[in-house]
Amino acid sequence: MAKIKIQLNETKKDSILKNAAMLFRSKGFKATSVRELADTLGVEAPSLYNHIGSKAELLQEICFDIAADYSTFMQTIISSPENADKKTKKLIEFHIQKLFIDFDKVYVADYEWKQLPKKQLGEFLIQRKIYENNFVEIIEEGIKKKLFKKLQPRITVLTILSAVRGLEFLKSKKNNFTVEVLQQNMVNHLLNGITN
Amino acid sequence: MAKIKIQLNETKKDSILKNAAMLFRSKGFKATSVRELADTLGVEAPSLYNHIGSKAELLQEICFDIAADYSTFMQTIISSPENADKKTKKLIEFHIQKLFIDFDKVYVADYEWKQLPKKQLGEFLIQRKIYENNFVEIIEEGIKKKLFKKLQPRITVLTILSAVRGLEFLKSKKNNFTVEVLQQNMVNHLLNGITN
DNA sequence: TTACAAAACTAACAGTTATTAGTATTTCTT
DNA sequence: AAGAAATACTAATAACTGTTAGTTTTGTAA
Repeated sequence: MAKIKIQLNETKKDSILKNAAMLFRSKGFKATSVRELADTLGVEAPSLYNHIGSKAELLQEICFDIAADYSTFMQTIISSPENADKKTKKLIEFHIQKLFIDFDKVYVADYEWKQLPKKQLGEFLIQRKIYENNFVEIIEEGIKKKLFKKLQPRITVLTILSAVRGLEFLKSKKNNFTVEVLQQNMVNHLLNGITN
Repeated sequence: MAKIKIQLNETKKDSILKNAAMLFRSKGFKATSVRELADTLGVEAPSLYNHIGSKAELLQEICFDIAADYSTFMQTIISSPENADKKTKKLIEFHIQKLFIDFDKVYVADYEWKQLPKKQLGEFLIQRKIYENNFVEIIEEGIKKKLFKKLQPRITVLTILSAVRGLEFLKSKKNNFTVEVLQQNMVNHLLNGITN
């Protein structure tokens, strides 16, 4: 009788979520079967249901965990006394670092959220919108203080968020840039592009 | 006996591809069933097989059509006598315009290519890589001629391509920016961010 | 050792999937 | 109008889906 494979300092639930995120990222949520997930954990599919409620619940936990992390960081940024340019810099750096630490989960939250059950999809989009609005306010603040050029704040935010979201392409390639190099390059590009 | 719905100056195949792209974008390739596609065309599912080879073939045609369009445009850019900054500007503008003209198909090519059958997935990634490499060369040329700052060209290209890929979020919202406004903002942001 | 809970197993389900076979109907060509 | 080609239909398929039921094994505490 096989047991769910776990690593040191990891609960079974952690292991399930980690493997689910890996599969959901590489194949997509819909294209990943519960049997497949069970395989990677070295166990039969129905055994998983001693630990999870449903397949959809896994996607849900991944997406909302990541959303919560972003929300938490945004709160610390908002309540910090720094200027808009420094805030923006820190946000860009955070996104890049977060992608490296929680690659699979961040990817899933970025690209597979559409597969969330209808009700949670709505809640997820609301949280995204709040995050985006917070970011827009920071940009607007920067424009008001003449730190930033007069561009449409919403387009600026979308441009920045999209750019950092696209980093997944660099992870799996030979071009193995370090987090620091990526942060430096992208801050330079994306921040200087809107700075007066 | 129902007939496949088509619009003026549109072949049946066009209509099938258009509706497929719309569904693949909004629900995902895997989550879209052939029956569903048939429904939107006002016909029974098996009838579609008089016009298509398989569901996968539809995804294939969408992805490679778009890839060909990008490749064609890249060739005209490469063989033009303009400077790297003008070339980059035109590429950014093209991406934005293309997204507005062929929204569903561009989205599918950007986000659903992972679901391509293995062999075509390889070919698709090769074409992407070629496009990316061409773009990298343009950036390198700009750096050599001191038009651009000394940043990692590959990161710069990824940043630009990811940023324009993310525009889908603006289409479906109240913020109805015109193509021109988006082009102006993003060129300003993304091009000035790397310009000396 | 015994009892109990946690977690694994096998078997099976009802539903959905893309697709094929075979047949009827419509449309085009002559 | 007749014959051919295109295109629609119904019925059925085998494979796969997430999940449940019921049972057996394992781990833990007395």
